[in-house]
Amino acid sequence: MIDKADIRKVAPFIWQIDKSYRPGMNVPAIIFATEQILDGVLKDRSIEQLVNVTSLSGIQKAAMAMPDMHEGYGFPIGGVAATSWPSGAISPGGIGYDINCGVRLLKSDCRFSQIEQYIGKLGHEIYKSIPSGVGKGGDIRLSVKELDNVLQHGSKWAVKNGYGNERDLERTESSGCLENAYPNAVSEKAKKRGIDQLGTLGSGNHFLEIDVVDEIYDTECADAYGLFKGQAVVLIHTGSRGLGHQVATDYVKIMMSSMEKYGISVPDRELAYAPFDSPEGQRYYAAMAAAANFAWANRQIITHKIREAWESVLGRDARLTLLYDVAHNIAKIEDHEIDGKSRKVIVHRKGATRAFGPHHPEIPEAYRVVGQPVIIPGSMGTASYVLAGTEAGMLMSFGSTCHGAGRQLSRSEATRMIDGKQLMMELRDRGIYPYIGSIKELAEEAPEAYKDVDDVVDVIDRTGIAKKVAKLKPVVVIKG
DNA sequence: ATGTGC
Repeated sequence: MIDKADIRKVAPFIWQIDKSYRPGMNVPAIIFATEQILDGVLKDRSIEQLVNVTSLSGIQKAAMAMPDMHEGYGFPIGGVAATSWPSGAISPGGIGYDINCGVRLLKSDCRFSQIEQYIGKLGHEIYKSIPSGVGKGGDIRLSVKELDNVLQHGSKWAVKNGYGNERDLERTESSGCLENAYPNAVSEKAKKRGIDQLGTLGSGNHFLEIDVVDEIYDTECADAYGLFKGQAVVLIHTGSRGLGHQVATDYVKIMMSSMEKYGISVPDRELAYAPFDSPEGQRYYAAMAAAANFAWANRQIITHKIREAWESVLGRDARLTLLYDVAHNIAKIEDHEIDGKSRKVIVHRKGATRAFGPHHPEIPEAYRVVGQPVIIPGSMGTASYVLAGTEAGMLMSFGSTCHGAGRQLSRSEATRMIDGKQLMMELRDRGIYPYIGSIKELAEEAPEAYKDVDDVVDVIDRTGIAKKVAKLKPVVVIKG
């Protein structure tokens, strides 16, 4: 266990464990948190995991953790690690099991008050058209060859096949398609698990929500993003389902056994990695990209289905426009300023969201002056946020920020302490329409099982690694 | 997160 005395406060809401803390650390570990959040995470293994991450080969500047950090597989969730391209480490544990888990926000053109009377019907139609739950498949039938096209082209495949439009692609991180995807690097088993799962939600913390824009903090950004107070919006949070999970499983195993060959030793086997430019590293990166593309196609198809439901209830001219789609479990090759020079790095974001500052060429033109939209889903029934990337974030955290509220109770602790039925009634009491697949799993997602998303986002805003633009309040929650 | 454990 890490002692609080070994953690130094270096700036407001920024904590550091120096490189001298333990042999084998290549860089310091940095945590963005309030003291209360820090005290909370000292109780699990997440800070120790962050210290382990500092030993990755080629890691640059620091291993970083966002205020939503908690224990994960090998790496903490809420972690950011950039390693030198091309021969630094790539680690499946630094991306996570749900490859390209992510969030997108759809903007309606109406106020919530205008559609309030239809809200139950909207919830029902959306719930009906998007399968949810563990292992659940959908109604999209793909041949193996067509699945390979999905893996190769992601959202571009979806749009080409009638699920959405070109504008959706512009408003998706990486246009919803990583070019280096290689379907042959994805095992038959992974493909088998994913082949009927396009257009499905999954379970756990994945959800669909109808929200109201509750508060605007930054008018210039909100205007650029097309957000206004009282607006009805739709939030989608899901990933690559069983396919991505299997890719992660496959490559953790491969890298655990290839480490010896490369003379790699890690403080924790779950941190297994390979040099990015090794055959194992390259093959994982190509498979990860394919799984990421699957997740983007999934969110794009779900978008299409929600639009159909929306139009069927509200009429054909009711529009849902994509604000933006972000990945929060992914590795990317990016250019970042290190020691005053621009360097290519492999940025691992595990439960962390890309948040590029103003004028970055990868941001859609409409948002370029104000910075990339960042979407932060809160815990069930609380609040979610839209943030904007900043110049400070580019320099302090490799253009990264938090991804959500972050657990504070493990799934088993939450199940033990919280009653699902009562939680359901509480949601209703607060005016939220819940559509819940499994009451049994609901307790795991109770607000008490998570940190306070307001506190988490305030740390981000106060340190300046992103800034608050809008707060969203849920009115319909759909979960698997 | 996940056909929720090897």
